[in-house]
Amino acid sequence: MVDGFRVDTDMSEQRAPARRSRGTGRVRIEDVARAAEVSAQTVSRFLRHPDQVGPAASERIAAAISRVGYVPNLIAGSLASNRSRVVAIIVPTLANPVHAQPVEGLGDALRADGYQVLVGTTDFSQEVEEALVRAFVGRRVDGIVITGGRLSAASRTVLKAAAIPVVQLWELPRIPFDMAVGNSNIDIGACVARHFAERGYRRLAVIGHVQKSDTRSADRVTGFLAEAQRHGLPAPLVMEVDRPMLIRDASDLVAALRREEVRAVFVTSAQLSVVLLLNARSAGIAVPGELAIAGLESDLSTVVSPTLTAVRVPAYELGLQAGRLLLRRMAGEKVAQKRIDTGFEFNVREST
Amino acid sequence: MVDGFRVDTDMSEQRAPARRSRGTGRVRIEDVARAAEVSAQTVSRFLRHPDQVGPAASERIAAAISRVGYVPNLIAGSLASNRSRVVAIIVPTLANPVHAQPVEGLGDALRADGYQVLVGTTDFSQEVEEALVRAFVGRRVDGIVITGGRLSAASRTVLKAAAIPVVQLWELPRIPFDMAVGNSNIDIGACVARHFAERGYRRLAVIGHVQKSDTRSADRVTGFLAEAQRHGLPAPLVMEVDRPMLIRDASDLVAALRREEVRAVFVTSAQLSVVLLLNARSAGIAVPGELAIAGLESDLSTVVSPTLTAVRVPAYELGLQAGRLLLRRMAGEKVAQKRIDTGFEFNVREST
DNA sequence: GCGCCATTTGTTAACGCTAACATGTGAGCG
DNA sequence: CGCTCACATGTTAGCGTTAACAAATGGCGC
Repeated sequence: MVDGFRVDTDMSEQRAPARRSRGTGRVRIEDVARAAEVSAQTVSRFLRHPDQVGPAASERIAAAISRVGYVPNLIAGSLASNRSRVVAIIVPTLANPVHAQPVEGLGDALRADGYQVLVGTTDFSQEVEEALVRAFVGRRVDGIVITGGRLSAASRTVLKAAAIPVVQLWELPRIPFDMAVGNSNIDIGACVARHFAERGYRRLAVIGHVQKSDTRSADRVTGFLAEAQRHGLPAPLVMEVDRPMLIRDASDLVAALRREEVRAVFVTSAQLSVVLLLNARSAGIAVPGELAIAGLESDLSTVVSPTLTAVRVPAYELGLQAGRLLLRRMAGEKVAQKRIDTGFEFNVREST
Repeated sequence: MVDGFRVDTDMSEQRAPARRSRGTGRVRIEDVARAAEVSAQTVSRFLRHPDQVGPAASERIAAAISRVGYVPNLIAGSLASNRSRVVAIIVPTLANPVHAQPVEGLGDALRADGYQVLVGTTDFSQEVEEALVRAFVGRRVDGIVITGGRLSAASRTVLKAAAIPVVQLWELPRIPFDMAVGNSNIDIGACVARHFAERGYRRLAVIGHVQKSDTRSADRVTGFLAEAQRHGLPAPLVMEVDRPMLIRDASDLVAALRREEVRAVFVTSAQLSVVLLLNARSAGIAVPGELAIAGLESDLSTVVSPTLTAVRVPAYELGLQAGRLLLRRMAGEKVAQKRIDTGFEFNVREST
């Protein structure tokens, strides 16, 4: 054995002065193998399937790895095994926690299995999304999570050819491209409208937050209107805001609500709802006495006074669920339940 | 021409029934080469260095690529070229926009050059950080951005061996591990203290937000205290909060501030400062008449009433700068300026 | 008309790892 | 005591791309 080892060592030293040498100079699996007096394959097995390696070899390999400071080249491993152990997620922006949190959830779901997360932000641009899909497929990600229910034809083609699991986030298309995790924004709107109806408010309003290619707010408005009609209420006032809310916009909105004698308003975005509440109060409007306000949950919902009745969408959990679905599919399992409705919480507080 | 193509096609059909066949069945560069009647290397050149390929060949290759639906395998490319065109960023959490925004900035800085971003979140755990560093180095990322100035010995060793550019974010160590982009939290604290002194407030307080292994808040407190002393003010009251602020905590804080007859307080976290302001007002304390409040910038700074005097730290720009530094180094440039202070804005508003 | 060089294209051999197959070893069993 | 089988380990040949070198072509100056 020792002799064999010697010979190997010598051979390695004869470093043929071949005209080519592209090596990176980094420690390779071969170096560990030599140091542990086993074959490269056994080292590879030790790292991927430790149960298939005997105790004596395992010990020597572990020692050798730390002795020579080996960090496996996962790029080479990915190429050889045709599995990258990387998943990608595409979100419109990371500045909004509601979109950043699923990324964290996804990472947490996958970390234990050795997967890493590639992120791409689109700023709501369809072209950027297509470019990202191509880039990620080019990197041979094992799975991909895409925010939103709309997928361009080009993206569909590329994803189809790649044959990797895909999870659409936030929306629940009747027939998902592959899988989908989200909640029904129509249900959210309906839930709030029902609450207003039960409280006896009749003159309602809904303020939507229009963001390019994001239909979530629009769906909430739709659900709200449908439910209001079902309860025989007069058609609610519908307003839309298309940019980050400034204090002066809110004043205008408050004035409009007062003019229209609105009794209860549902604001479909977290920040907007707090801003509206603060503005209404400083305009001297009693909440909920004169105007009831419901919105979306944020850190401040329980901090403002009166506390805000709000819908909480489980953003982090969405990412977690998406990760679990991907894991199952990447492990070769079939997934029967292709649409997961994570639901939402409706926290009734003082503002309604 | 057509004949040549035919023959090649036939050859591809003879699929030798070799005992081994690990192919992925996906379109390879070879397939494009055959369809365009050039060598694989020319296709590779067309993709990486288009200027080195003649116009006729370029045209045929472009057509062939879209005809056969080729998506280059970047994993194989990375292995061969020893460049992954991936950079990694490690942040404590993505739920806090202040940490999520640099990720977006980094992505935006690198997108145009074909780089992608791998993210890892540590939840402030040093062990997780080490594991992520190892994993990212294993994936042979071309550069890495790490939040915070402290790097464990293990991480340093691995990063040293990997010989890749590293950017530390938010803090500016005297001697960075490699490069650093951040701002001086001591300066931030000092700036606010100076402002208070100039306004004539004497009895000061500072409320820190302690988060495991995050020294930024502590540095702000340090700078604040030093500057207060320089102006001959009595030693400010120092308080610390170690969890997400709840409304009742804020009430306690407000009571304590009143009891101690504090005239001006600096809150070193964005959310806390808004919460404190709202609480002080509902407790009937005049702001800034009885108590002046300065905090950190958030969406709500200009929304609350009175508007909040706040320090804005340029989170997105930090990521952008980090990306630019990495790009230069990855292009082989030497970077002389290894510490970049992105500074901060101090927005004086009604609350002080 | 000849050599020189820039431009374009082709050929070969890695890059560092793992799948697939091959082989060796010893325990268990009738 | 030979046979089978589970287990441990080794050998071989890629995975799909690009670096390095080689070669063919043609324009240009003299």
